[in-house]
Amino acid sequence: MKPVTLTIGELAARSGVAPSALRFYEERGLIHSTRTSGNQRRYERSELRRVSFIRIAQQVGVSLERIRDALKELPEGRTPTKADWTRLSARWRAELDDRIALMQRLRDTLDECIGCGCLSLQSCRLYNPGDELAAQGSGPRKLLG
Amino acid sequence: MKPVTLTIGELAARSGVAPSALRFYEERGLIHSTRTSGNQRRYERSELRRVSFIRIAQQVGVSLERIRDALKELPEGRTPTKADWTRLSARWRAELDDRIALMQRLRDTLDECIGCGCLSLQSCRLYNPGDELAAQGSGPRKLLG
DNA sequence: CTGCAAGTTCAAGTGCACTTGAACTCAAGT
DNA sequence: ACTTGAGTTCAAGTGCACTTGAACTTGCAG
Repeated sequence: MKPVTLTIGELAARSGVAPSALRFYEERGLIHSTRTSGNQRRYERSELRRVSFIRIAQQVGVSLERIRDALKELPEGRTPTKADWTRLSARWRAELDDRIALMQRLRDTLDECIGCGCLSLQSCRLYNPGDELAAQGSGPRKLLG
Repeated sequence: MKPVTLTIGELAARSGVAPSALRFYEERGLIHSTRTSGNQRRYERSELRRVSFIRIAQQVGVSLERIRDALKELPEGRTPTKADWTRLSARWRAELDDRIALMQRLRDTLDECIGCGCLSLQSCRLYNPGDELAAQGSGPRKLLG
């Protein structure tokens, strides 16, 4: 009779995330586990959904720190309900909407800017101060193939 | 009588990119300069447009290596014409279109997936093998504020 | 001509998100 | 009981995109 909890290897296999990454997420407080008498991690099935959420958010370009902050809003004691997740996803949906709108603006402005010669950053709409796509910190951003 | 070329400080001021970053870009072959008799860098005004392009591409999530590859297609000897830039931007526009489409798909699928409980990565549309948003390498992705 | 901001090189450091390696223990099948 | 794959910790390493610091030189204004 199989137990309901998952080993780190099982969680890794099901989520497509390496065990080392899962330990890293746990260290950073993004996911949680209990331990067996022999000190091995055991994950609730609900952690799988957390991991999924983390990967989705990362694909959208959110840092682990911000993901952790978002996940903190899920209930600590009990397994999150569908309602908990829906509430959380609503906020990410809004963020996605914003990001999509920004990228559309970027796209619609690109030809125009290059064509008109304003691509000098000073007066370009792409570099509007209000534009939240502005660079923020260093590091690689490998989001496109 | 001011010369037409820019010092690194001037290019930095006009582009909003730190001098250290400009040296870094040059080292990586993304931009080019000539030197004065005293070994200081002087930039053509057209380099400003290159820097702008680099920043725009970065905001979209493209790595410096891929940006460099794209910029290699600009003419080496002469200052790029508007046509050169338009041709280049057309490709990025296509890439932006793809990325926007993917994010829209992500958005439209998010509620559904979380609602239906499929957010277990296995069968989820968000993790379709054909989905090019799939993670590709490590590193931070700070694209949202 | 002198002073000093702005330029130069080179090596090393930073932050993020992990990965890898060493040395070890645990759990399950034969 | 023994082997073997999977798990454990901890320290160190990796890749990207830069930044910082030290030690030095240039170029312009007064």
